[in-house]
Amino acid sequence: MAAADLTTHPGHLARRLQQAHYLLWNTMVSEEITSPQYAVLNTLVDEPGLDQRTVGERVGLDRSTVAEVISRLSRRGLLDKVRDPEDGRRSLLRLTDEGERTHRKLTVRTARMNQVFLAPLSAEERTVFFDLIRRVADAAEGLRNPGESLVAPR
Amino acid sequence: MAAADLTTHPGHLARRLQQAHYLLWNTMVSEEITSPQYAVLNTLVDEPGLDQRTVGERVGLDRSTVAEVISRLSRRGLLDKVRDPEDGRRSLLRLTDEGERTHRKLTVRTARMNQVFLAPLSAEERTVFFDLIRRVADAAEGLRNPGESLVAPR
DNA sequence: GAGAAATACTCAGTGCCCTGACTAAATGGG
DNA sequence: CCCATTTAGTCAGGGCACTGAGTATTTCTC
Repeated sequence: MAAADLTTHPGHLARRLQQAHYLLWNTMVSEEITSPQYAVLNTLVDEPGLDQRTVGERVGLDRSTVAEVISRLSRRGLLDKVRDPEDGRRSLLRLTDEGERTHRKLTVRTARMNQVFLAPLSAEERTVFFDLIRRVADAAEGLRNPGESLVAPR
Repeated sequence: MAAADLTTHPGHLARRLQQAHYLLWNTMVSEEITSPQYAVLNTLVDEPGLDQRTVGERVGLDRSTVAEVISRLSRRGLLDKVRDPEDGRRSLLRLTDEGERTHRKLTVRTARMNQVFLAPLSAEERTVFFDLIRRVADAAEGLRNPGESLVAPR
């Protein structure tokens, strides 16, 4: 059997795209704070006091990964983590002042980086780009919990 | 400053897309062999005897990662690795019979998985999807070695 | 032909990402 | 009220991805 053409394999393209992004982020945004870490900060700016599970849901990280990311952010003093007095299972998260400052700084740089990253595409193409990727990712995520949105959604 | 909208951040979308793909691969293709491992097998089917560096270049893996992936494939008996007698720095790679069988099997399953993964898109949209991602990824990779393709390409 | 530069690979360290097994806390039904 | 179930979080383990440092081999240059 002949070899497959990987340039028509969405998984391979997704991996290459993410690697390319990683590199650009490292040079244009930050060598300390990673893109997933920024996503967590960004969520907590809008919704302080969220618990770990919900943060993970917002940014697309599973329970284990979100725990690691949060532990790093906490170690750097960018967020505080306290047990919920009303539900001893939960940890409530909140940015520190330093965390908010970092988020502001990185938001500016991220916008610049996105400009460079998307430079090969026209404005209309960018819209299509977002739409297509979102649709594929959403559909695949939907396959995980079959029927979740069909019956009573929790 | 308000939070940014991550659904318009290509890096965030790329990560989510890759995660979605990882999950689908795991359930529809293989729990043992990963997508990057398959990419290596696929390259060696076409070009047996390649060295590690070139394999990495073909599939988009850096020197360290390709070494790990190859060591796993070798441990599973899917490929052989021998020193190049003509250049003692290189390791030459070649699939075993078992490696070729595995590649054949996974190629069939991967094709099925891609159908499911891309199901939300029409045929024309898939073409656009590939084209846009490829252009962005290629351009970003080009930023790494400035001028490489402008002067004599090695 | 000898020293300098380039090349292929390895190794240690960090971070993301998942699964499966586990603990602790809350909830719900009998 | 008590026990079973569910839920939030932790932990161990495996794999991908990068950087920077180090080794061995080859090649280039004088």
